[in-house]
Amino acid sequence: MKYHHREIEKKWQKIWEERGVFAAKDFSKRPKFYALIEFPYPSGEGLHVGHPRSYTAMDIIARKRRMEGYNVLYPIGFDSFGLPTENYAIKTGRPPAEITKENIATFTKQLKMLGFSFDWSRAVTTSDPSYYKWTQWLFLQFFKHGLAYKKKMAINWCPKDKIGLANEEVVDGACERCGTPVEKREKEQWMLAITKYADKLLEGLKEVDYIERAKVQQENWIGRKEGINIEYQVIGSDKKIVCFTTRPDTNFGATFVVLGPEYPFALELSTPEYKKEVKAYIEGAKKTAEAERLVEGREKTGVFTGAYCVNNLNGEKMPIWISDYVLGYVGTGAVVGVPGHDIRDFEFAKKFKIQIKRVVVGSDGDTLEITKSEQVQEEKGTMINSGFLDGMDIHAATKKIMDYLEEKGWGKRVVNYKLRDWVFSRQRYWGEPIPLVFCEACKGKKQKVLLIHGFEGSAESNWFPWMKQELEKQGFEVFLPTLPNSSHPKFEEWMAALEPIAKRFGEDDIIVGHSLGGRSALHLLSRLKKRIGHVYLIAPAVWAKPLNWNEVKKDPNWEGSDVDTFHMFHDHAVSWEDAGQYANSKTVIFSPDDPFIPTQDHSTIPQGWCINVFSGSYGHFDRPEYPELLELVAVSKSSGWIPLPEDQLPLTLPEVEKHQPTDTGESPLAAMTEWVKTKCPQCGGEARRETDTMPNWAGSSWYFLRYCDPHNDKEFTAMDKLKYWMGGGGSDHVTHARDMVTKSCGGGVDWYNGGMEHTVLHLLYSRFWNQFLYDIGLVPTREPYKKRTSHGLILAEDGEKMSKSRGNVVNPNEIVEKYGADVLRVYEMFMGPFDQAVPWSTKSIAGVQRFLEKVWQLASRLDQNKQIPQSKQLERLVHKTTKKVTEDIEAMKFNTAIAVMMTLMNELSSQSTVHPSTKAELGTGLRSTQYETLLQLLHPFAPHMTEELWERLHNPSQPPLNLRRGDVGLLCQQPWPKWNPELVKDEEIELVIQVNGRVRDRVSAPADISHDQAEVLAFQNKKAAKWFHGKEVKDVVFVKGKLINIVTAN
RNA sequence: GCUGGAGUGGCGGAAUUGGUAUACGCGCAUGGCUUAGGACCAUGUUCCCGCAAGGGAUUGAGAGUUCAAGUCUCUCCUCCAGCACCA
Repeated sequence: MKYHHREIEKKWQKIWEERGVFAAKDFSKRPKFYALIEFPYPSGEGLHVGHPRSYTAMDIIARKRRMEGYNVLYPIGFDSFGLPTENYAIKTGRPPAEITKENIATFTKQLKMLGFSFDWSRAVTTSDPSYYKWTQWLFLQFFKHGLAYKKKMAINWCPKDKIGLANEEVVDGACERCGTPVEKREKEQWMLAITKYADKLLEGLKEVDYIERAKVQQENWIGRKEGINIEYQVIGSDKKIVCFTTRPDTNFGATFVVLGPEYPFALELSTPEYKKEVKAYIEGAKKTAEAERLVEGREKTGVFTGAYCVNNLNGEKMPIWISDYVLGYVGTGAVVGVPGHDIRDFEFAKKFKIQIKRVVVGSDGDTLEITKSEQVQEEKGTMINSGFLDGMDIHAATKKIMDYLEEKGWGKRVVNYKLRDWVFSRQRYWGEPIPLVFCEACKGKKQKVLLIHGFEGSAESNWFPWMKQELEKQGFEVFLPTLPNSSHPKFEEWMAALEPIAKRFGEDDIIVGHSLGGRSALHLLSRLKKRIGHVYLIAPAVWAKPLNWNEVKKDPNWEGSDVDTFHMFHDHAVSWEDAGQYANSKTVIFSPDDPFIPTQDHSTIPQGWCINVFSGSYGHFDRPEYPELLELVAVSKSSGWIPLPEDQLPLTLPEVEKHQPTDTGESPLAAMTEWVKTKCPQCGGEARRETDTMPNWAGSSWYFLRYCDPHNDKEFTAMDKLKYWMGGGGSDHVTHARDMVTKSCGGGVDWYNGGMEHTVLHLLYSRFWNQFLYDIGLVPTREPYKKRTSHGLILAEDGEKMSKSRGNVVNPNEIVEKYGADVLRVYEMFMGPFDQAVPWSTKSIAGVQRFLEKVWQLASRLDQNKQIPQSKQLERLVHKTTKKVTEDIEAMKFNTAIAVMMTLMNELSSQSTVHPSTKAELGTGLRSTQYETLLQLLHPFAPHMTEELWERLHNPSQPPLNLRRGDVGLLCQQPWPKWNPELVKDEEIELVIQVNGRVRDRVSAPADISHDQAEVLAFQNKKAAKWFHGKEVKDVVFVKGKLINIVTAN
């Protein structure tokens, strides 16, 4: 009986597909399990051997989960927008859509050939308009919430690819893709404000189960640093220089200040005799490529400005220098030079002969002599030469000096991040068009803001006059009515005052309500039933406990009010949901120390309302100014960019003649004048479309959500399906109310495996999207992925990375053709530890092939006679193997799982061959139940062959192996085998006899042998006796079930 | 430079809380089958001494703790990954 992998693998792939056994069922009562792999980019090269490593691993887990009774979602799709396809299109002159279609067909064929248990009915393609309609829609949500903005900035420009790159895509100053050195270019770019989520992204890492390396990399990337901005007054000028530092404790050692060449008034403050030099230096620095500036160990350069500033701490004069080792975008773009304790400042001071002062001595008693600088990262030390800090530990000194500087008004504590906002524009063709149009008329239009004060308030109270003035400065038209009888408010009177104003508001306008004014804003929205732009409710009075009217009317505040007014203002009639549907963005702001609006009442706010907490002593916000709120409201200021209404989505990519990007940095879409010219969806006037497209990270930032509801054409996904597949504990708390205090929501994709190369970019971006969508109420969990693991790279046989240029690429097609999919799958799982890089070895495949071949051959040796005497040892081995395989799969230790199955197979095989003489009476000794267990355990690894063997064992139409009870269904639908804990333990063990810790003999003994019995065995042992004979026995150590150790003197 | 991780046969690699180092596979050797080769089967295979019995050494190097260390502690070396003129 020969195993023909070509026919058999095809046969089962067809049967699985026809019976739909891998289709995930929405809302099934069985527990759900969402297994995810990174969907491939369908390149022209086809599948790489690296793809099956990750896909097989999750396939094993998915198949095991199904056998364990789970309703499994194991989806697949294609991340099909992006550069390689576009570049290929330019080269060949063919449309990218066509190329993509072909590549996807190839990938699909190759993936199906490997027998992965994907639910193909849910496949998504990011470049498909039915998909990117929702990518565009989601982008608009960012836009409407002020998290997408356009900004002129120096971007990383790859002159070869003619594309702007995100910081994340620049490696060592060169383009990640092609290695060309990156240039700086000024360009208007769409940005996503990921920095606003820096803390949330950091915080979220605490609640997820990611491999440590991934967490560390994300933390590094976000790079949160607590420090202080210290001001230094420039002598003879009204200018101040602000320097960020994390080591203010060393500030008594500051001897100079360095400005980066980008510093705003660097040239301006230079004294006349130095101006020329300074100008030349700044201009030279601008020409220096970013990459060159960042080279480590580069000789410091710089120029003195002639100006000085004062160190407030000791009144000393510090010269102001300019140097390109200070980077414009780090901190404040200026650095205070502490050459005694910073290696770079030290090098600079050395070169320009600036004074070097030592202010910290280490605990190792080092001298004051400085040969090389101590690192910034010094962890302990004692302050000297530092006035009131002397003798303090550096950490205590840091705290004290910060307090002191803040108290004196010389500095302000700040948090700095390395993370910067995400450049979201690409000047390329093959990406999602950004669904915005620019309208000059709407840009000039004044946006209206309605400010509604609260109980006992007026147009003159609180921060309202200040806010009105500030907003007007920014070009808003502000309405701030003083509402009638604010100490004895009557509902209809207030509404009568507000309605005529709000009636004229449109989709671009803003309502801000404080306290009772916040509650009034909600009523206003519900009554008008008209869509407006943004609503901000500051400590809205909607949490007040229901009061008894008869009690209340005795309260002088309510004198003259009626029951209706009372109810409108103080019962819970107002509906958040109803009011919420009339605002594009809606935000609630509160302060934890507000005495009237307790924090814990936030659970009454439905999802969809963004909650902002301004912590600090804000109370109920009785303050003359409120800059935090102003900043928030000002985000809603229209820039003239108008979003396309939903019914105009998707904005599809027009067909273009040429896909070649231009040197001016405009996308090929810019040449489509007919397409660019359009009507403003807001005012109907002339407008032009945005011609930038989105980066290829866009589609992959939310694909795992789309899998939950891939064919929905009404929403990006339905909430109930998200709740089912992405939900965690399923508690109400998680799904329809939010509580800022709660850390864990425990939901998301149950297990996500992917490459280490995606732990910074893709993982961070998609977490950002998901957290944002959670905040605006569109997804049920804060974090998208509950568990994240990573596979190691497959290297070429020579230990190098596989690459076309090296010519060492292994093609999975050829392996499947020659050995079959099962062999490839098992080999990739067996080749080494899953999380480590392993070189490919074509020779080693033979071992796996032999193993599977032997499993196949074993079937023909099964005994027809059911009365086989039991081999207890074999039965125990089966249970042990079951336990080990079950546990190893969970720990992704696939290589050892396969090793124990090989051991079991060898044992089964020897059972059937060892006693040919006794075969007649005993049979082969191979029981079909034991063999079946092996097939079940092996099935997730080698699904095709085991499925075929299973059928031959059970199906009456498959002689001669029909041993059992007829058709019991597919193997992939059998329950996962269980083990008996009793049988996992050994009955007999090899007791190790040691003398002084060295093994001298091994004897077989019952597993539960006692110390005394073991001691008898040990002292009777002849081999051991040789070593302890004639010596004084000092001690005997017994380890139950393992060993006995005789310890002698000397 | 900083932060993680890792160094085990000829090779890929196994070893719960410290408790039989080298599982499993590759390769190799010997034998069987074969005209031959391949495939397959059997046996052996960490290294050194020895015909064998047996003994000794051994988890990057060196020290330490312990009855017992691949595993714990310290010093050093090498490799891999991430970060890096980030103030």
